[in-house]
Amino acid sequence: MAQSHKFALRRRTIYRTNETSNSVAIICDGWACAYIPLPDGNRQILSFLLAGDITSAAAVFQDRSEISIEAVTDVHYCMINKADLRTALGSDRKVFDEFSAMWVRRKEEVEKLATDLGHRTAEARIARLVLGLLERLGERNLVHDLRFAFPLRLQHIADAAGLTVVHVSRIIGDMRRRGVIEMEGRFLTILDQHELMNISS
Amino acid sequence: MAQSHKFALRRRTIYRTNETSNSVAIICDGWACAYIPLPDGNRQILSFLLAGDITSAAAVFQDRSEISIEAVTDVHYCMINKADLRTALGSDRKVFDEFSAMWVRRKEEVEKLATDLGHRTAEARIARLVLGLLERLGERNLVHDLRFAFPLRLQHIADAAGLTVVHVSRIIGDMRRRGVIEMEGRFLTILDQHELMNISS
DNA sequence: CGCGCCGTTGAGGCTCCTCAACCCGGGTGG
DNA sequence: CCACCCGGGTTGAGGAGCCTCAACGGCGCG
Repeated sequence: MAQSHKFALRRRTIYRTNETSNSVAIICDGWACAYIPLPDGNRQILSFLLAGDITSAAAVFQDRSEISIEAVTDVHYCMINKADLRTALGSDRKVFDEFSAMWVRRKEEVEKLATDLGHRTAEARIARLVLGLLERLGERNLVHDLRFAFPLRLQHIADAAGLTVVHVSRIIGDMRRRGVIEMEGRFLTILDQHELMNISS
Repeated sequence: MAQSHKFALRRRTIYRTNETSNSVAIICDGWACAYIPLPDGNRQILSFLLAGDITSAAAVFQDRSEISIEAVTDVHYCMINKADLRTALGSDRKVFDEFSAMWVRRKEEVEKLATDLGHRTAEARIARLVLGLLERLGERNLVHDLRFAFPLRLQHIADAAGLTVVHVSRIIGDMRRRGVIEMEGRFLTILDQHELMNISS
């Protein structure tokens, strides 16, 4: 399958909304995020992409996408030709099954995100974001003693949770002071998982 | 393909979260809604389902789903066997293409919903809900002079927009008094489309 | 040294929620 | 027949949650 490796510095955009492209990116190393830009300059981050994640499953079936992709850390990624991927989906049963499983999972995550944004408090949204990352990083064996690399800036959390940086700062400050989580040196430690799950409501 | 026709009275639930089922429903007549129930008794409505819509595309690939389906009006629907549908997807190129196109569209709608819930005001969310229905009903030729059947109760709007009934009532009251929309007899008329689009920001 | 990025904190205000009361229309049962 | 209830919509008063604006401090880098 035709593919090429690429690299992006942190904060660079990998794909811009409505650009046409005949290939999709798969993250090889680092973190990226997928978001919808808003007319007022804000954005809604829909998901954080980790190693192995495809940037947008929907993009395989269309040549443009509403979604933008930006590097959160420095990122290595890999471009795969969409047409090749589509034919592989048709011919290889295993590829198809994996792809559809991934697609289902991503859809469920967006649906949960919508639910959080519509009905939960700032505190709960942030707690759920952290717990979601804990789970996904755990599957990749990147968590040790409830501690994991956490390159997100407050701005990322704010954009993902539909909040302002100021308010995220207050909430996280609270959580720290209450001994629920700890953040230093771009690492996050969950000190009180039970309480964090309570907060996530 | 094995299928059976069914009927549900309005306000009845057609599928309850995490029930196992080997078939998916397609709406034949009437309106339904797909939602995620919340522990506190609230819910987030993710989409309104019209004639021709499949209740949940993801459900085709799993035997249980996080999502519940409820009839908004009295509804005729049709159960299709999931395994049959999956084999049809593998063997029939046209079925596959239509299915994936539908899936892409539904995913985009949820992503836009998340964006609205995260970053837009109550007024804008409601305006976008109305405009989204205008578009979908328009494709089905169910709109005449910006007027269409509108069976939603305030509670549905509230659950979809992440608001309370009380606040939805105020916002819609405002819109009515300002001559933007009109609602009577379960019909909605858009009186000032330009202003409605402004409001939707 | 200066500047940009990042996080923190305070004061004040708007949006939306909560609680509560009330109205209307359509059953349903005495 | 009326009494009553239930689903649905409206309105008011007060308050919580989150935002805006603003200022400040630390850190890394040209």
